[in-house]
Amino acid sequence: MKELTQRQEQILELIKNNLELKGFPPTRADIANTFGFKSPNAAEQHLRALEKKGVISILSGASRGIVLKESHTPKHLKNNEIPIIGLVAAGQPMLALEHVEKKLKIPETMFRDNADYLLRVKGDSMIDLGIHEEDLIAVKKEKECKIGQIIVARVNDEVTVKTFSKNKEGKIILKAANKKYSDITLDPKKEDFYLEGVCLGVIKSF
Amino acid sequence: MKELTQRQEQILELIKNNLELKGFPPTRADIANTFGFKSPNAAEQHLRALEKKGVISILSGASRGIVLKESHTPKHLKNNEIPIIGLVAAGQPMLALEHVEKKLKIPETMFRDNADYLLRVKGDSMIDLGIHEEDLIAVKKEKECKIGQIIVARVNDEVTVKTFSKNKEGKIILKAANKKYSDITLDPKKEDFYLEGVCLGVIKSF
DNA sequence: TATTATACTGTATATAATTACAGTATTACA
DNA sequence: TGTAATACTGTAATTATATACAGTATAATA
Repeated sequence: MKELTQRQEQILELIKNNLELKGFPPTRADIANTFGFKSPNAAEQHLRALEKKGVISILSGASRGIVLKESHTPKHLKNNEIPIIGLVAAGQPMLALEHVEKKLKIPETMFRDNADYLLRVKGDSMIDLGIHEEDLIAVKKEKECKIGQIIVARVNDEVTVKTFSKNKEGKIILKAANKKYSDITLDPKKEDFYLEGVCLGVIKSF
Repeated sequence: MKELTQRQEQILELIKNNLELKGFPPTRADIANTFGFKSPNAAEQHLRALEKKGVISILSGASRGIVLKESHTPKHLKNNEIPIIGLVAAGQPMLALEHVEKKLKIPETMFRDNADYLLRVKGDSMIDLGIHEEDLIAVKKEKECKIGQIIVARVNDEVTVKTFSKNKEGKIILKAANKKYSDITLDPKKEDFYLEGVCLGVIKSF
């Protein structure tokens, strides 16, 4: 997608503002007025340019028929809900519908990255990091992770939350954040390991 | 506010759907079409009725000039951002603009009640409850609180987060959740106590 | 029992809004 | 050096839309 000119950015901003403040898109005349254009056609042509660049679409014939493309829709106008996942039974996929407690809309800026789901924590193995039973952890699906990251993984088909690490021989070590539990060293011959995702953060309710 | 009739509920639903799906309100003709009315005036009159009952307002002259009143705006269409408050200097009000780091939109259903602001935690006095330095606690302004609640309070003009309690004599006791700190018993003659709010939950980022 | 609210049809009109066409001028690009 | 993109003015036609006015019928309310 080509970059927008300064003017086009301004027009796009105006559209967003209009949506936010009034609840519907502006007309060509509205745009012309705010920018001082003497012809509504100036606005029309800017809209066409924006459409060409893929940031809006124009519904022909409809008044105020300006639709922001997904990627240009202000975050709070989107309904990007993610599911809250309860207990996951062994052998079942994470996002199986029967585990979804409900859905919650998480603002994009809340964690460092977009979460794919919230997992309700079972057990006390991570309490030293402030993760307690019944807390929700925000998880982003990943195929790889770095040492030191808190991860959600399957070990022998069971879902677990631990800190990821490796030993000198390159074996995976899963560390609990609780003195009661000792590290788990995974023997790739015997144990089955699958990374579900990394933990972006925690939501805790009192 | 009077109750809506079944038809009026349907019209209101249509408006919400239109906003959600298309991004702008419907025209009278749109409404008439979806319900099979043979006159746009039928739609017009329903809108007038809705306006009279206070659930929408109609901007005269503007096409699609239907605005949902605050209480009837779907949650995710609202931009109900709450501020993130950083370090609060002694003697300054909580919500003073200079402490606002940024704003974040919190879904209404995230905590048991709507939060008024997010406070960035300083110190380690509540770590046993999973509240660490730099975490955000969701705070609801309250004038009263119950024993056992985690509260945000001013003690001698300094902001502190503690668990609220009382002793046999009725004196306020503020308990830290960290063995390193002992309880603070407040002597109303010497010490100045002001409840800022109660803690609804914590948001923690890794 | 009169009045108001609800729930429409049907017609008509003013105005709101899109959108086509014809230009001018400047800058970017190839 | 020609072509396309940007950034507008100006005019005008067509269509989209709001909205007034005149009815009909039924249920709720005072």
